[in-house]
Amino acid sequence: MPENDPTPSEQSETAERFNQARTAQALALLEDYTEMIDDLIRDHGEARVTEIASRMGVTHPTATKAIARLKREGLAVSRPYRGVFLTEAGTRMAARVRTRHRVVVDLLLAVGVPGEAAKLDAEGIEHHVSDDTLHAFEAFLRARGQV
Amino acid sequence: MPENDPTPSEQSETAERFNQARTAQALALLEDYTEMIDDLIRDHGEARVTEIASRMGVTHPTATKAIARLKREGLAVSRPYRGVFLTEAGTRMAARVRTRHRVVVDLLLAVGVPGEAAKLDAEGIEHHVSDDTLHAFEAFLRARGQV
DNA sequence: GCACAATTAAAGCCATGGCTACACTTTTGT
DNA sequence: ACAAAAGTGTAGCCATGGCTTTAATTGTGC
Repeated sequence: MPENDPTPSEQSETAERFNQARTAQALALLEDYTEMIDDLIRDHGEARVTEIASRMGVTHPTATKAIARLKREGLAVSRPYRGVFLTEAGTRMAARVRTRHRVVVDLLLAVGVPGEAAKLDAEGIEHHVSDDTLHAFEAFLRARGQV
Repeated sequence: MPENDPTPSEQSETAERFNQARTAQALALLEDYTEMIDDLIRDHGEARVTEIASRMGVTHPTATKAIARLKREGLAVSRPYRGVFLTEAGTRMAARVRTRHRVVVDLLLAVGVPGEAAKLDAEGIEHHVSDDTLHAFEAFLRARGQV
C-alpha cells in the first residue's frame, strides 16, 4: 500500500467513487472476521481457528492468515494453539459491524426483499454502507416502525 | 480458481453467505469496466485505455490488465493502439449493470439517503444486489412513485 | 502415560488487482 | 516531414486472499 497521495484531489468524481468502493472492500475481511470471532466467543466462550474457518467457508490456513492480519492491525490477540480474542478496538469494530448488519437486513426486509435474499445480499452490501446511509436507514426504519 | 466442488452442499449457511459475497466481488470488476466502456462509447464514440483508467481511478497498465480479462471472458474486443469495444455479451452486461445501478441509487434516495452518500455507496452496494432484491427494489419504487 | 486423533501452524503455490519503469506506437504541431 | 507529446503496451514488483501439503502441538481414550 503506497503511502503517497493516491488521491490527488483533482481526481474525477467517478474515480473517487471507485476508490472509495475499493477501500471499503479492503476493510470487509477484517470486519467479517471480527464479527465472527465475537459471535463465537458469545456462543462458545472461545473462538478457535478451525471453527472460524468452518463458519467463514475457508480452509484453516486461510483463517490463520486472516487472524494474523487482525493481530497486525491491533484488532485481535492470540497465542499459539490457544483461541483468538478481540482487543478493545476489535470489540468495538464487532459491535459496530453487528449493528450495521442488523440494520441492513431490516431495511431490506422493510422495502420488501424476501427473507432469504435479504440475508444473502446483506453480507455483501453492509460493507459499503457509510455512516450517513446507515443513519438514513435507521431513520427510515424508525418512521416505518411507528406507523 | 479450483474447479473442484467448493460447495460441498453440507456447508454451513453462514459459509454459503460468505462464499456468495466473494463470488459477487469477483464479478464486480468486470461489471464496472463493461459499464464504463459502454458509457465512454456513448459519450465519445470510443473507449480508450487512458480514459478508462482515468475514470476508474487506476493507472493505465491496471486498466490494460482488466481489459485483457474482459477479452478473455468474451466481453470485449480490442486491437493494439485502437479503442476497446464490447461484444454482444459485454453490451448485455453493461445494460444490466446500468439498470441495476440506477435502481439502487433511486432506492437509496427513496428511503432518505442523502444524494452524495447514495452515489458513493451505490458503487459498492450494487454488486451485491441479487435479482430477487432488485425486483423488490423496483416494486418498492413503483409503489412509492404512484403515491 | 502413551499412542492416536484432532487442531494448529508453517511453507509455498496461484490468481487478482494494484503499482512503476521502460519501450514502442500514434498523433500533433510547426 | 519529422520531432515532440500523448497514448499504449509489456515486464516485473508487491500484497491479498484463496488453496494444498507437511510438520508440530494439544488433548483424549484406553
